[in-house]
Amino acid sequence: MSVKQRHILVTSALPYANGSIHLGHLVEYIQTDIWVRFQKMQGQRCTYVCADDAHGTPIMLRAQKEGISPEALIARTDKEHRADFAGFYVDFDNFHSTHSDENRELAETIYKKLRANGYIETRTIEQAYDPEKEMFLPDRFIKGTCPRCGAEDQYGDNCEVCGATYAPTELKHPVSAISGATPIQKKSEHYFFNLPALEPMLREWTRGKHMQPEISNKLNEWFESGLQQWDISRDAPYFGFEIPDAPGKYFYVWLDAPMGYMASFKNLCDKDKSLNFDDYWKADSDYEVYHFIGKDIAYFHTLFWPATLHGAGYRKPSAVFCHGFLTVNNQKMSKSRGTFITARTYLDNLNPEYLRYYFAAKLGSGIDDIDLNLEDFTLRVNSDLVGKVVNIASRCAGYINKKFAGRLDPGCAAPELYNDFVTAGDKIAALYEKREFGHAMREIMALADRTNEYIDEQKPWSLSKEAGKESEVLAIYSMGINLFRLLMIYLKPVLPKMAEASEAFLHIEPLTWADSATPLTDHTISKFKPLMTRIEQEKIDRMVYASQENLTPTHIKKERTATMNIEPIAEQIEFDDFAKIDLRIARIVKADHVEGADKLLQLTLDIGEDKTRNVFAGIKSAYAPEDLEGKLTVMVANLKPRKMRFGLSEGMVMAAGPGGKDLWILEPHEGAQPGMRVK
RNA sequence: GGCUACAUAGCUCAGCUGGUUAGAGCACAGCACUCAUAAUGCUGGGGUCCCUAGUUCGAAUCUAGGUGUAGCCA
Repeated sequence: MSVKQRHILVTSALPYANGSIHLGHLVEYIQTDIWVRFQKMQGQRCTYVCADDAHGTPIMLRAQKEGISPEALIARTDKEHRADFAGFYVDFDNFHSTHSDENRELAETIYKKLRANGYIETRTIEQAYDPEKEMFLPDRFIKGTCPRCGAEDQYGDNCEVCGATYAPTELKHPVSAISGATPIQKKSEHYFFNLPALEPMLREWTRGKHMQPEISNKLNEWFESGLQQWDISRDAPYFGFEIPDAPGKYFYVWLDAPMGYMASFKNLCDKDKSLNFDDYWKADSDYEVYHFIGKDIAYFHTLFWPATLHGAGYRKPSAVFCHGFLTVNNQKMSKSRGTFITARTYLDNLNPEYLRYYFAAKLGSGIDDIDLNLEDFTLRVNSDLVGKVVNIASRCAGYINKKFAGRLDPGCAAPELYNDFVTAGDKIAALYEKREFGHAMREIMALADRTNEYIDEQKPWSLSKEAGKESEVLAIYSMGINLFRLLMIYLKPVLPKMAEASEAFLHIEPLTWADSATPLTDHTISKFKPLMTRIEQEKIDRMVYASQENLTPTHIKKERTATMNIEPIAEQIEFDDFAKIDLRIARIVKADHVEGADKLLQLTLDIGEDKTRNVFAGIKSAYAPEDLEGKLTVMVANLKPRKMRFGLSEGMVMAAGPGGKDLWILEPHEGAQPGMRVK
């Protein structure tokens, strides 16, 4: 097979240490893990490293909010991330952190090399500054009114309503999202990486075979609009590494994040002496380095990162492989629909190999988004894996165990069929190598179909009724077992756990790709136990339900301890009086603060009409807007619209409680739809 | 707004550089089988290849415009 052993270093993008792993992240880790497992089965020296991306403003602020140190926050996340990855059998050779000694050393070394090579410049720039919090504000932390369309509460870099992009200084009525203070402009010296100086090298490199053509096209566009200097410094307070000889200045998180790949590898090299850091990273290395990433961060990995490496005298990646995003049921993952599913919630309900197989079945080498259609997921996994593949082992094992004590036939009943499968294995291997996993899965399932057809043609159950045909029947079922074994070799990168269970069933050593060459003969297998069970719809429902529950408002509501004096019941009314009030189920599409109002929130409600309703509700003291968005409530839909200082209020939402923090809006049970009348 | 992608059967997707009646799996219908986790095998129905205009002897495939979806704009 392989003439010479390849040396391959593979990475997945570093997950940000600010949140949990969800199904969207897992597309990448599963894709990478499958590729790495395949390479290892081929006998290549393949090393897979990753790390938590632990720096930056969001982490600093989140830690402050929780009243813990950033170090404590990232330690907690590290533990959680490791457990989630292990749960999905994502088998890193090393998982480290960008907040590590190795990374600090690398960041400083690389920076100094860049500086020595003349790629670092300084310039004073003016930026938004929060005078209350005493810190510079990243664009995402400034909110205000869009200068183009006038939409309120938009981020400092672009408007989600009209799509305009602008500088935070252009924003009307800007406020700091952290303190609410009005930002001022303040000057500060920044450090820049002179990217344009490396343009010729980058143009050349990006034209090569180092990335998918779609990404290459995209880069062309960036070249045409002109490369700019990259701002790599941030002022204190900032959670990161201080820049050498620049007190109070820190490396921007995106500078040291990709270095985390190297740092994690370095950390591994220190533990495993058979790996040598320089062999992989020296400028003229002939070892291979691959980065698997999402298409959203292509920019950083195909321009800044190779430029950084080149400028500092290291090798550039052999290739950067981008993948698309995950949608669930053809829509963006949504908390209100219960399709924002975390790794943990999935693991609480379903077998991780279902998802590994489904992703594999849908992944190709391109950058198209992939869709997790929950119905298709159930049908496909059940039909392919249980109905076709596992079924082969299941239908063959009984007879062999019962009549021959598990002893397989000494020969191979259909050698040409066996050879066809081995030949198909070469094609499948080539598809794995090219990351055409979906295509590979189709090939494998076609082989599973042929195996079932073969057994069906031979009709061993009929033969077994004739006396003296026992060895013939054994030969057929043994053939089935052997074809099943080949299928498991081909599926092993995707289904490591089921492969392990199959190895135990077949009573063999861990399978490698080369094992396909020779069939198992005259060998005793173990008793068959179900290798995988079907996905039950109920489990899917439970997972979706649990994902919705995650949305429960974060603010804790006090339990009432004593019975309180309730407000007296009002005077009796006739049914007609009640019927006059048109109450409707409403979806809170959007909830925003109202500038200048201390009690009001502005709600955008969908009650199934062509247009949404605008309603001002005096619930600011009890609810944060982000806790309301997506939820259902009840509104009075025929209340006469009322002009308020902030605009027209077209109805009211219903809430109970004395006021202040003790205020609760009504929410219908699961299943109610916007527009339904309450009666 | 600019740019880059994508749009094929009810669902999920193949269709290489334009070449006969457009394919697969699942789902659906009928039949067969009963070794197997109600699994499997055979047969069948099902498509304005997003829309419009063009290039061509010939377009799902190429070009332009439009619509929809996603992402990027440091």
